[in-house]
Amino acid sequence: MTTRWLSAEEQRAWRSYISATSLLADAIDRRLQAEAGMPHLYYSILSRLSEAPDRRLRMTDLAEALKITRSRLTYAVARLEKDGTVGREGCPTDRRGHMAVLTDEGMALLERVAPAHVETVRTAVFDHLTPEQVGQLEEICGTITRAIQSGDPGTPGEDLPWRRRSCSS
Amino acid sequence: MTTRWLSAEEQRAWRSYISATSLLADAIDRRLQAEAGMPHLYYSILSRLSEAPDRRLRMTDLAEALKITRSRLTYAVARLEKDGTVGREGCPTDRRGHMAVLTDEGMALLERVAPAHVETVRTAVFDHLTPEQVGQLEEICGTITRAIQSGDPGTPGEDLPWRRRSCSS
DNA sequence: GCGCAGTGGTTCAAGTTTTAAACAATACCT
DNA sequence: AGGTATTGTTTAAAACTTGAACCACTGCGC
Repeated sequence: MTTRWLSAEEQRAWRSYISATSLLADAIDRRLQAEAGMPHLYYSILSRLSEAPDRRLRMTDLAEALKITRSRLTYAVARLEKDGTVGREGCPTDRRGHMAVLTDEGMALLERVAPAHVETVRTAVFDHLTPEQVGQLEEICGTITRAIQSGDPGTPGEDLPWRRRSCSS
Repeated sequence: MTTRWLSAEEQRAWRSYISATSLLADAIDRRLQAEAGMPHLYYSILSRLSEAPDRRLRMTDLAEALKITRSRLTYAVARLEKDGTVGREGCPTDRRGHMAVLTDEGMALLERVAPAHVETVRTAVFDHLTPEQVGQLEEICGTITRAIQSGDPGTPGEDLPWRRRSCSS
């Protein structure tokens, strides 16, 4: 099978995507690091917990929601626990399980930091998009998410003959 | 000034964006790690160089193109040099400067790996988007990029009263 | 020409994060 | 019971990032 290269339009969109996501991730991380002393992922953990019933979630559910490995989550929660923003409890119904619980201190941190974070997201993104574009963004990102999750990793391997095209960043 | 929280639609779009970018970055990194033994950023360096006149670029220009710090680039190029895919040369016109140069070996690696990478991007993204959506994606990402680059980091600070809303991940 | 601010790029030290593999404990199924 | 699958942690190693300090050079004003 010959390689299905990106068209010129796709190429442009892709480059644009790479720039935007890279810049945005950096901007958010920097801001959050300054305001809350933690990177975006850690903030997301607190945020998810704050919305969960009883401010607590099973580790696996949390990892699932954030699309990260359990190992990574364990590490992150360990740090948050040291910070005092998250606690750990055994799960009553499944003794293997553990719940991460947002502490009052964690909630307070979130309340203090959230406005700044929202402002970052707003000034970097939503202030400049029309309502239609917001809908388009959700639609496109949802499509990407589903495509990846329905596992569809593209056929591996297949060393193909080179035909001078862009290598898609 | 009171916090301008995200609307429900913005909230959904944002969550969707977070999931998609996180999953996509992971998928690309995993694939590239398997095929080329390097993460996406490093591949991007090779790719950019392959498109540059004479397969070479000034370090600063490369850092600029990839939106990363010079320090980070120095580290990355050092590794690529160790791998043999990139070389370093002094800049003829400015003796402070250095050029990163794609070696034949680097080019060969790129040629070997590009099809798999393009396939990843395609199956995760472009295979599922309409041409209109490709245009929308470019437009939206371009807007975000410009918003961030025109510095506009949102007013820092401002501890605001909490009104139970989502903390935007 | 000289001094000096600015640029290009690297180095260094420190810390953070990530990964993969192995592991213990428990649940579930038959 | 017994085997398998989950849950979540641990461990050790490696990879990466950061920020500050730093050197070499340029280019400008005087």
